[in-house]
Amino acid sequence: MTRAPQKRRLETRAALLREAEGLILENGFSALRVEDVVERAGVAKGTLFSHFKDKDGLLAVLIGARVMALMDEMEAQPSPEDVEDLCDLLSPLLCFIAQDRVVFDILLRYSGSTSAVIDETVTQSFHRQINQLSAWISVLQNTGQIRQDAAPELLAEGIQAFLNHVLALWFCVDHENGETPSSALLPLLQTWLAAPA
Amino acid sequence: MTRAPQKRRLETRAALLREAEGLILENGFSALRVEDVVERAGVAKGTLFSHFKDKDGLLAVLIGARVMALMDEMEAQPSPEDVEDLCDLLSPLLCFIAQDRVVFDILLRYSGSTSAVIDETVTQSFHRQINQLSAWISVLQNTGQIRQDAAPELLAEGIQAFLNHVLALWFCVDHENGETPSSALLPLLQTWLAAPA
DNA sequence: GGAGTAAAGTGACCGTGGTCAAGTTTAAAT
DNA sequence: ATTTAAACTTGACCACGGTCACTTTACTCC
Repeated sequence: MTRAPQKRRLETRAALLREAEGLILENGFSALRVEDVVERAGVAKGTLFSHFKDKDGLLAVLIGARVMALMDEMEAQPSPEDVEDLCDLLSPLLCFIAQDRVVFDILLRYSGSTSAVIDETVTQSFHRQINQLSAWISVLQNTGQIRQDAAPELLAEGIQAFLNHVLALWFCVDHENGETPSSALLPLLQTWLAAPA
Repeated sequence: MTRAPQKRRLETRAALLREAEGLILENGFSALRVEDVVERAGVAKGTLFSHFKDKDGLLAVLIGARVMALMDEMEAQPSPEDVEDLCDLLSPLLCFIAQDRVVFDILLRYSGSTSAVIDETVTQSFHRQINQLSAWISVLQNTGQIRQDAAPELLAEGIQAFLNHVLALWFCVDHENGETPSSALLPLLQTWLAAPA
């Protein structure tokens, strides 16, 4: 039987997350160093690894929280009226992930949407994404904007695949001009959701 | 002006690749250690990094070669007659990548198909994939097996996205039962290529 | 209170990828 | 044959993530 964690432990965990968040705001995700986090939090290195499986585990919590916040914003938006609207709604999420390769890597690693450990924030965020996308797709199907020969859940899964695809491409090319990841997404989504003539 | 590489250098490079290949055959990609490679090749550690940008660079060469071999086999096959055939043809490639997370990670990192440095084997292999897929798609379009409202190249790009998607899922779940990555691919491909009624 | 026990935290230590100033080999120039 | 500069290689060194036997703290029961 496992007991409830002590107050001290909760405080330590909070300190680790708080300081990590601060360092990320200063230098970005890629530059985060475990040594820096524990130094600022005033704990030993080993402590961090008793709270999180590894550095990626810590990052996953922080990234999961950010994605959840983005999902809140998404859900507050009105339902898209066409595929371009849909693309625009996805743009903030895409831009967040596109900011740093580490974010993309972590999310991809945990993207087994319907995986076992549900209590992980990241996994929850994927469920929300699928649900949200499915809901929007349902509406678009009912208004005849998009194809109706596939289940909303399948179409939502496909959109996730395309999101990851454009992000993977994003990290392989230079970006002098002001292009965004979502501009590459639109043609794929239009073809995937192709409204029948 | 850069001179042609000396004979000694070519031999060193060949030795590094040969020994790395051997170690991978013994222990798999994930277990490869730089120290082991240089020891077997009889060179110093620094030498490896003068031949390859980093460990991933070495792996990319070896993985690229394997993918090229798989592409040779693919191109030797007759053109698929329907989407299920297509799925079967992709299965060997999928199984190769599914064998080890490292393989997937490396390929994903270099999957910016039409990227700058063309002389990289991995990049070349992506071009071949796109070309091969496009060719197959053209045939299927002409026989009326699949949709004709999108360019073969776009449909091929989408297939790549789905390949990566099912692989990402593959690494997120356990596999007791004898399922393969390509079984998850089929429904996505059928919907993506959906023959109009 | 004090003894006993489980939780929490510690930091020296390790493995591994990657660097770089210095040394060695090669081959072109004379 | 000698010189010379570039190509090539070396290995001590560093950075960073992660481990684990041990110490300290907090809770429980008498």
